Amino acid sequence: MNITTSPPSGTRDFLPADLARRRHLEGVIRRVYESFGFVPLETPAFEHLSTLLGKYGDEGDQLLFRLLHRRDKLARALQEPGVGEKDLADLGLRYDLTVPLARVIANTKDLPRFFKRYQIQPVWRADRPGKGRYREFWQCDIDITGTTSLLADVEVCSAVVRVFEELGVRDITIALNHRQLLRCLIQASGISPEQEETALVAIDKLDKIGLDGVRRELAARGIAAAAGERLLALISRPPEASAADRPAVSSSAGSAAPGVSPAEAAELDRLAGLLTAVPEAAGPLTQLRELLEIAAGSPAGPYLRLDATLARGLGYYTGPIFEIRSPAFSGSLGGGGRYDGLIGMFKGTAIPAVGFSIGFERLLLVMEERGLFGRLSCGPDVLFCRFPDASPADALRAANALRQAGLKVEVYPETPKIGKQFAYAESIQVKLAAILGAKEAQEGRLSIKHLGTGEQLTLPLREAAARLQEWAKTG
RNA sequence: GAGAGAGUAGCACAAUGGCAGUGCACUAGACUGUGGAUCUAGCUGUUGCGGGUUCAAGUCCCGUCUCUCUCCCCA
Repeated sequence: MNITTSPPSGTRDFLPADLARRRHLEGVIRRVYESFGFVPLETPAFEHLSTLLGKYGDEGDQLLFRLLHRRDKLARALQEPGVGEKDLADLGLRYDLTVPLARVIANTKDLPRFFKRYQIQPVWRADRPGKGRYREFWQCDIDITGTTSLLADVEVCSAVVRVFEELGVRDITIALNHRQLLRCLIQASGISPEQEETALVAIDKLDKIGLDGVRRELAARGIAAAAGERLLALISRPPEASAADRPAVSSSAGSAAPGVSPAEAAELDRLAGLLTAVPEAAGPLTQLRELLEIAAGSPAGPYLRLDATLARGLGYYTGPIFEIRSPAFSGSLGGGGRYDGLIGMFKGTAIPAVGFSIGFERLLLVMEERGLFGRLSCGPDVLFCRFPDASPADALRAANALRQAGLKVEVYPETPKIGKQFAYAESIQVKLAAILGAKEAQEGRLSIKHLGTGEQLTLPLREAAARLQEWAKTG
């Protein structure tokens, strides 16, 4: 009876070649994040269920991986009459990195006033896997806590943009919306507050299922046709005017927003015009305008694009929300937003915060599809080969001298024909061979061979090491 | 959660209901101190699992597990 050897659905084993790419990508992200002044944080894989529940919305709660009680606590729980699912578990695997951060902030007294942390770790969701969708995957989060300044919102967007630029993935946009604005739009179309969530879910699909699709969706969810139409009219951004017939910025009176692109300024004006009757909309509109103005002086500026249909599933967002999109992938490559209430759920006093998260595996997928990883190697530089007349001790002595000299050296453990040893070197993509036989051992020398060019020479050990170093550098 | 497809050697794939095969990979050999090419020989199987139909099942039927894709949702 064979037990299955494949990893559980939605998880993967990372072989050395995978890890070369993953480590490389992680290094770039880490470097960019640190250049923005973010410092690293890691938190446990699992949290108290009470920490996780109720933060993400119903959908999120459903997708939590729960850990059963251990030992007799489980047995006792099962004895209880009317025992339910939630009585059987008290811990869960983290669903994202934002809620654990909020917990740490609430739990730690002496953090800097503005805590800027990055965190690159796996998260788990009990989802059905698909392309670019896993049950275990990495997120690369940056967050800034302690300020409501929209400068912080722009900084997190900028850091994310810089990562994509650095990697050569430039065809992205950052869709931008505002949670409160969204609420106002729904309210303005005459949809009841109870149906707000439902409406959000439907309009979020606009770019996937189209106008008619959303129309059907809204109807199916019991939203009056007239209200649905009003909502669609409100959120639908008119097609981009071409440069020729686009009115000059100054023509939209009162909207002078320095550095903001005419297209974004026009969309802001359109939304403002539609919401004059809703006083609550003034705040979010001002914030979006200010955010775009600040972003004008940042790497994020050219990538931001207002999209009133952007909803985002997570429950904790309160202000601006973002999502990275690219034609290279049908879902999002990352997302984020402001959550000024989340930390307060753990601690009496509310602390404002904003963050952004890059989906590591999706970015990796895009880079692989586009061949954006150059040649990456993590294997040894040199295969140390040996004739049977040289002792293993002598071989290890010489090999360790090469290692001391800074080379990555694998020693062939057996002594078949030397050609076999060379063939093995090729098969593991090692270009350089060191060869030790009785002849070399007696003279304190070492033969070295470049398997790519066929060049071979016998040198004193120290010189051999130096020459191997040269060869290793030039690849 | 809904729908569709696929599971045969380490990998990629064949096999009208009639002996389970091909290629790559792997092992050995063709100058016992020199690899890549070529040639020769060899190894590799509970055809995902369980049942059923049949003289006979990889093939047809039922169940089950796993994987892939689409939808939903997301990163």
